[in-house]
Amino acid sequence: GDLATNAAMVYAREAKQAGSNPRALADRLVADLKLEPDVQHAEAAGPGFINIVLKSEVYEKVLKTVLIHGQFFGAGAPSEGGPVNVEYVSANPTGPMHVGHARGAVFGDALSSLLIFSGREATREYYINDAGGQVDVLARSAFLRYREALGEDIGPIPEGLYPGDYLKPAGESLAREYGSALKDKPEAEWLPVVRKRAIDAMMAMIREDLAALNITHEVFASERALTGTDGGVDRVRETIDWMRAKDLVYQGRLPPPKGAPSEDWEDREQTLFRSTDFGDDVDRPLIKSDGGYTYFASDIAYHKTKIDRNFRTLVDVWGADHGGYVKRMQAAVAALSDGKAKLEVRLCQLVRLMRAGEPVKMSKRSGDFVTLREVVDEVGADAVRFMMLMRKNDAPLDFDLAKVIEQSQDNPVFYVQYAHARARSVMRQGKLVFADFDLDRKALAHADFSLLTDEGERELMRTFGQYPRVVRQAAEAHEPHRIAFFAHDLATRFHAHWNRGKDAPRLRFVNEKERNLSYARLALVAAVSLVLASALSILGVSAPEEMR
RNA sequence: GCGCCCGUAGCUCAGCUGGAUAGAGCACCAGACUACGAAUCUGGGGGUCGGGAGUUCGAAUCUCUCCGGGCGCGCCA
Repeated sequence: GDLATNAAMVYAREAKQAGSNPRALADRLVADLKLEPDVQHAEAAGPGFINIVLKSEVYEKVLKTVLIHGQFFGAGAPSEGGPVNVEYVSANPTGPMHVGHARGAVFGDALSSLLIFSGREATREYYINDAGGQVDVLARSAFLRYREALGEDIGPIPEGLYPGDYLKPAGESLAREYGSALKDKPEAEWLPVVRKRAIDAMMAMIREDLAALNITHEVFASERALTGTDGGVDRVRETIDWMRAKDLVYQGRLPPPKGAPSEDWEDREQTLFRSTDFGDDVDRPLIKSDGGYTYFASDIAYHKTKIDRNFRTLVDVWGADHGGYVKRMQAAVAALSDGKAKLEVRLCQLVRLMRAGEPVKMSKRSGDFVTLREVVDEVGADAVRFMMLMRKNDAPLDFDLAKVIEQSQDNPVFYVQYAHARARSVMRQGKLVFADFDLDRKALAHADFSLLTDEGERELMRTFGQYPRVVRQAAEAHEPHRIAFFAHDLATRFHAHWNRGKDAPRLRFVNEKERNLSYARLALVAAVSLVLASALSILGVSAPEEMR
C-alpha cells in the first residue's frame, strides 16, 4: 500500500516536471521496486499505479512477530511527544450518570488506553463541577430527603429541585448523624453541611457507575477546592492575579449578546480575559456580578494546574452542547502557556437511547431518566463500551437497547468476541487432536510458516500485519474507533476463512493427517486471537474464551 | 445574524489524513449446518458521496459558495 502510493507520487511529480514519457517512468519505477528486499513482483497497472506482490517471508515475519510479542504486538516505542492529559466525564455531581455521559467516558478512557498502548504517557482526569449553584440545588433537594428521613411528610418534590430517589440515602445518613439538629436551623447554617454530604454521596455513586464500565481516573479535581470556598488556597484568585500581571486580564465592557434578546442584559464594567488576542470571538468575563467566579475562571485555574504539572498536550472530552466553549478554553491554554501547550477538544455528540426503534425519553428534571447503570445492568459493560466506540465521537449515536441484547450480527460486540472465542475454540480442538502439541505462543513461533500458502491465510496475515500501523494512526489522530473497526474487520476475515474450511476440508485448521500444517495453522489462529484480544483490551472490552 | 459540528446505498455508519471500479452491517432476494461453535458464511440487486465552482495528473477527502440538519451565542455549569 505505502510502496505503491509513494511510487505513484514520484511518478506523478516526475512526469509533471520533465514532461517525459510516462510509460518509461513507470517502467523505471517498477524496476526500482523489484530491487526492494520485500518485493517479489511489481508491474505497472493503471495510469500512475503499480501492483506489488510481497515475498512470503514478509508474511512469515509478521506472524512470527505477533507470536513473540503477543498482545503487545503493535505497541509503540516509549513516549515521543511527552505526557498527555486526558480530561473526560463532565457530569455534574447532582445525580447518577446517564447514557450521554457514558459516551465521553468510554471515549476518553479508550483514548487514554490507546495512547498508553502506543507508547505515550497519559493521565486520566475527572473535573468535578461542584462549585456552582447546581450543587446548592442538590443540597436543598437532599435536605428535603433528610426531613423525610426524620418522618416528615414532604409531599411532592417542588419544581426546580432534583426529585430522584437517589438522594434518599444521603438524607437518611444525615438523619442518622445529626438527628433533628439541622432541621430548624436557617439555610445558611445547614447548607454547607448538607451540600458536602450530598456531593460526596453523588461522587461515590458516580465512581461506582464508572467502575461498572471499567473506567478509572488517576486524578479527580474539585472545582470547589480550586476556589478555596471551603478553606484552602484560592487558586482561581491566584490565577486571575497572575494573568493580570501578564496583562491578560483587564477591566472593561462587553457589547450586548447577539442572539436571542435577553431582558436582564445590563451594561457594566467587569473583569475580562483578553481571549480575542488568542483567537476567540469576544473577551470573556471571569467574575460574576455577584462577585463569584464564572465557570470559565475556575476552569482556567484548573487548566493552569495541568500546565504547571508540565503537561503540554491536553485533551478535553466534552459534550457537543459545550461546543461554543472550545475557542475560549483553547485561548486560555495558549495564554497560560505562552503558546507552548496545546488543548484539543473532542466533542461527543448526543446519544439517543432507543428501544426497538423508539426513542426512550430522558429528562433529568422529571427524574424518570434512564441511568447508565440501568443500561449497563441490562446489556453489559462490553456492549456499552463497544457500541460507543463503533462511531466517530463527533457523529450522533443511536443506542438501541433491544438490538444490543439481540446478539445478532447487528451487534458488532458479539461478532468480534465470537471470533476470538472461536479462535480459542480451534486451539482447544487442536490440542484434542494432537495432544502433544505445545500451543504456547512462543513455541508456535517456530512452526513452519512456509506451509501457509492459501490466499485466505495470506489475507489474515495481511490484515493483522496492519495492526501496528492502525494503532499508530489511531493514536495520532486520537480516534479509538479505528481500533474497533479494525477488530471487526479482522473478525470478518477470520469468520470467512473458518467457513471456507467447512466447505473445503483441506483448508481446516486442524487436519489429523497433516501434522506440520496443522501446527502452522494453529500458529496463525493463535496470532488472530492475540491481535483480537489486544485490540479489545485497548477498547476495554473483554475477549472471552467461549461465548457461554 | 455569528461561531463550531454534520450531510456517503431504503436505514445505521466506515472510508487508512489526496490515489485504482466509493465499502461494511441491517433490511430485501437466493443459497451453505451427519457442526475444528450456523451468535457464522457465500452470492445478488441497490450510489449524480447534499448542489455548484475551484486547486490537482487524480477529490467523498483540501478551498470557496449556496442548500439542509444539530449544538451554542455575558453574570448556567
